[in-house]
Amino acid sequence: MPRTGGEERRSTLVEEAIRQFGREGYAGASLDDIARAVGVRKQTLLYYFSSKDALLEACLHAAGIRLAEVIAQALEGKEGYWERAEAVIHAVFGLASEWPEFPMFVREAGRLGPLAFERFADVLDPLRRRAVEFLQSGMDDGQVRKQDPAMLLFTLYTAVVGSLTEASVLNAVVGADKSRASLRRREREVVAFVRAALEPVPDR
Amino acid sequence: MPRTGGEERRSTLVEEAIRQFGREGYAGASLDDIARAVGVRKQTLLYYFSSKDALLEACLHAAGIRLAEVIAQALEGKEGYWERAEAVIHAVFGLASEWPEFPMFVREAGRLGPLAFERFADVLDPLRRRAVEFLQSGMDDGQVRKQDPAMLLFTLYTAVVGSLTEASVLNAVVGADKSRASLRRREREVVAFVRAALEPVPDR
DNA sequence: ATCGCTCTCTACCGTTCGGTAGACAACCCC
DNA sequence: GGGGTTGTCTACCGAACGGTAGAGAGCGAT
Repeated sequence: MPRTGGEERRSTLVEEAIRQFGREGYAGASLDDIARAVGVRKQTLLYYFSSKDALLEACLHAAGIRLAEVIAQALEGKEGYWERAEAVIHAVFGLASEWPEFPMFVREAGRLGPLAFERFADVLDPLRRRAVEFLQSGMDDGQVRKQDPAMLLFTLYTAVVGSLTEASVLNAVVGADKSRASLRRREREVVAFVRAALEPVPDR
Repeated sequence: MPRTGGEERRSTLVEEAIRQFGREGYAGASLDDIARAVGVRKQTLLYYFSSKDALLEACLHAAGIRLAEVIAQALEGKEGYWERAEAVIHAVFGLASEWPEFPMFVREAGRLGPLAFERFADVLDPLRRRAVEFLQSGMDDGQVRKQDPAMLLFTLYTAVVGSLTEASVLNAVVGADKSRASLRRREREVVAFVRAALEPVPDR
């Protein structure tokens, strides 16, 4: 009975679905649970999204847009190579800090196959191209070690996402807690790792 | 009717379960499908493993043992720092090449929470300790850039596993195929990345 | 020959899941 | 104030799932 109105309910459902798809996986999350967490019946959810698959697509699209916004905003006004690279990493870690299930959902999107992942990645394609050009120009300038820029971007992606999603592994290997401080520490570690991997080798 | 005998059937079921848990996720894989893929009824599977959870535990244990074997064998007779590090990466990539769902299953194990992951990681704990000592001694000798060795191991883990499991991402970012050649290329890329990240910085 | 053990099967149960049908209430417009 | 639209609900369905009960086939030992 308490009517919340169309678009707001829609986006609330998508956000909750991203949380649960990320935490439980697509197959493991149920429409009942997602709806209940929003304070609504499953049939109301199905009023907005005609099927579980349609809900997933909406989540993929929304996640892509959200990440693109966050990264684009982080890049505003940044000029230097390291400034820009670190700003992106910092922005992604910030998003993960306030929305821990977000990187989990992104990883789940990759797991669901190329078709699902494209829905997410399509929105990010302009940024992807900018990143590749950025890395390429860094190599041309001698600020970045020469290598395949696309492959390098992929490796950077896995390092960041892995660091944000493999909490169980982190716990087993390092014995880390889940606090904010631990997340910041991981961010510093990733930045240092990436920086070391990018820097050109002066000798040897 | 065709009796295959106890232990062999048991391990066949575990291998198939690892495949399907890795491909579909724990929640997404069904006992019916796993049993059918082995050519047997679900109730036969439940004769060997009293529940889905018990089957998962057997898979986690078996996966841990398998990976420990593969790594230990790869280390035999290797002496140099890079020789040993690269041998481990090469061994893991080799395992992933002949059993693509294996790294997927490992990642799924991490997703299922610390309790599940411990079942897998417990077997690997001696190797984990050796790796940390190895990295620490490398730092003491000046062959590896100084940093927290446990955290470094975690970052290396995410780089390797990510590179082996994020096929959809790789496809979206690089446009890569799934061929053997592509896998070898990724291995070279990971080795180069890790090596660059490990090397001590001579200046700057 | 038969007893007992190992292994695999058919049959079935209760629950949960994604999805459908349709009643009904609130709101807007005229 | 009646009609259409939008949003939320109750009730229900068929399929799939994890798991139980129990029959029976093959086989080795006595």
